[in-house]
Parts: sequence; structure tokens; C-alpha cells
Amino acid sequence: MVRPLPFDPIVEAGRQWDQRWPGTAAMQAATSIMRAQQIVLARVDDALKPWSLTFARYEVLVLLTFSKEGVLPLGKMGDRLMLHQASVTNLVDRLEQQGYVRRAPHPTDRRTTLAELTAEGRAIIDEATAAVVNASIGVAELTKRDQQDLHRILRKLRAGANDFTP
Amino acid sequence: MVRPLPFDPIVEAGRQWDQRWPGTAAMQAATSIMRAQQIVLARVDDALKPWSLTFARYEVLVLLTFSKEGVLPLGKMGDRLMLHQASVTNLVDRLEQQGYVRRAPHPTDRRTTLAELTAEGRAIIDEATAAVVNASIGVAELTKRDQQDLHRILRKLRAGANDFTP
DNA sequence: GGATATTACTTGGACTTCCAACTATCTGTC
DNA sequence: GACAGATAGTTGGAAGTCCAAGTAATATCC
Repeated sequence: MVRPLPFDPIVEAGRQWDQRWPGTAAMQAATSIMRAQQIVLARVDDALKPWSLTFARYEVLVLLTFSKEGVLPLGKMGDRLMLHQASVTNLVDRLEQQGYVRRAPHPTDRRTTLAELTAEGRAIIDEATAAVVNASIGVAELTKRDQQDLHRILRKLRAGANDFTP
Repeated sequence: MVRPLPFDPIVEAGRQWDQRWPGTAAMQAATSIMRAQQIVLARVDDALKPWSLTFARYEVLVLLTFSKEGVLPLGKMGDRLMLHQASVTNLVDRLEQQGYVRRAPHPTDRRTTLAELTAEGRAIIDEATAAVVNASIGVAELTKRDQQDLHRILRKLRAGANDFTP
């Protein structure tokens, strides 16, 4: 738990930074992103507690739901979630232990492992999503306009990081 | 390393989400924040490699630089950096091992531990900051206007999370 | 003044992320 | 067809984050 301050620490940091170094606006933007991520993560994780899920594992389930059969190769999931392969292995390990997902061999490529939604996994997604939506996906304070602006601005960042070819 | 996709995975996720659940804009905003944090973190961490620093530990050093004597209680650093006390303990442990910081007892309150910049810590900050600024603090693609908009929008989120009393 | 509550920090454990190294399998080339 | 290189996934280790519990010291309150 973090105690509230009588001032905005990022604004205050900007004041100090400005006296020494260039790039104050960039520093404040970067720091804001770091902090916003912490907030969203904590809120969504909290909303997912009833299913012992985290945002990371929840995203894996959602992605599987998006695929027709509820089945995807681990590698493809890493690409879509922009996660390292090792992270996907870890998340699928845990989801498998929880019974939400099972591993299955790929029918033709024996290097590939498929992750497949179990009946239970499929059963809880709508419930869990309702909870996440009810928590405004962690961004309750933002208007729809704010949310869209955020997406638009951060898309530039992601494009520059080679997340996709525009 | 993550392979670039032929489409924007967040836009694509929005398309799929929209067919099932409400709150697509919020989902895209939240996901964008999560991904942006990853990008900024990776870039700044990379810029700090020459000093074996990470963004997290670098922020501790910067905060100490902002204080007149280069000395702060660990608890106060946690408040300002919006980090759990255990995280501060961890970061100061590592910075102490690296010789950038040393622990000192508080003159009057024996519960309190102070973190103090060493000469070496003080010596590298400007260099390291130059590298971080040179990396645009991870947000090179954003105009100053974008950076300010981001800060302004995310401030609402932070205010709602009780980071400060406005 | 002494019991109780609060505060400051540390420790151990859980989780996520990454990297580097490793195994297994497939692909492409000669 | 065989060998070199690419690809898929796992493992082990490092880092950062949090929580919960524990220790020590200070504050508060009757």
C-alpha cells in the first residue's frame, strides 16, 4: 500500500529534473506510463482474484477465446501478446495447473505445442470478463475520448518498437 | 525478442473483443498502457547497461540527487517513487552492492534507515542521465505535445488511484 | 509510567518478465 | 539423402513487483 502525497510526485519530479537536465516532458510521460501500468495491473489483478487469475494469465485465456477452436500454438500466443516465449511457457504452466488450459501436440509439427481451453477455462471467461469490465479494465477515470487518445498516442510508440508493420 | 506482426495486435484484439464484450476502448487503452510500459522499460534499461543499472535503480539515484544532501529515508523514497517498502529495500540492497549508495542510521529515529549517495553514485548520475535522455527516455516517437497529453490524461488515473491529493 | 498502537524496515514467498542455453524437430541446399 | 541453419518450446537464473509476517523502535493514551 502506498500513502497518498500532498503533491503529485511526477509533477514535483519534473520541477527538479527541469533544473538539471533536458527532456522534462519526456521524463514525465515515461514516468506516467510506468505508474499507470502499475495501477491498471493492480486493479485488474484485484478484479480477477475470485478466479485466482492475474491479468497476464487472463489475457492468455482471452486470446484463446478469440480463436475459433480455443486452440493456439504457444509461439503464436507470444507474438500476439508480445511476450517472450519463456513467459508464455510459464503462464501456460500455471493455467494448466489451474485446469483452465491443457497442452496438446500439434497434429503435423512435432516441435509445436498447442494450448487448448478446457471446458472449465471456457466456462469462466465470461464471468471473469464481466468482473474486469466492471472494474473498467483499470481505467475508470478516463473518458472514452481519453481512452481513445491514449490508444492513438501509444500506438506511435508501439509502431516505433516494431510491434507491427503499419 | 518479439517478431513484428503484419497487423496491430491491439487493434485486432479490439475487433474481436467488440464482438463479445463491452468496453472495447477501455480494453485497448489498458492494453496499450501495459505494452507501452514494457517498451519504455526495455529501452531505458538498455540505455543504462553501461552502468549496470535498471530504470528502477536509476530512479532511486535520481531521487537522491534531488534531495539537498543526497540522503533520504527509505520510506520517503517509497512514497515518492510509489513503490512498496519491500521494493525499496531490494533496490537499495542492490545499489549498495554496486557501491552507488550506502545505508546510514537516522540521527534521531532509530527505526529509520537512510540511503545516501556515495561519491561514485553522485559521479555517474549525469553520465547515466545523458544516456537516458539520449534514448529520449524511451518515448522518442512522441512529440512534446503527445508527451504532455499523455501526462495530462494519465494524471487523472493516478489521482483516482490516490497517488496524491489534488 | 506502562500498555497499546503505529511506524520503519527486513525477510521470505509468489508472480511476471526477460535472457541465455539447451533439446527436439523441421527446412533448405547441395 | 545428409548436413547446416532455422524454429518451437523448456529450463534455470536474474530482476522487479507485491503481500504477509516478523522485529525493532517510537507515539499515544489512559
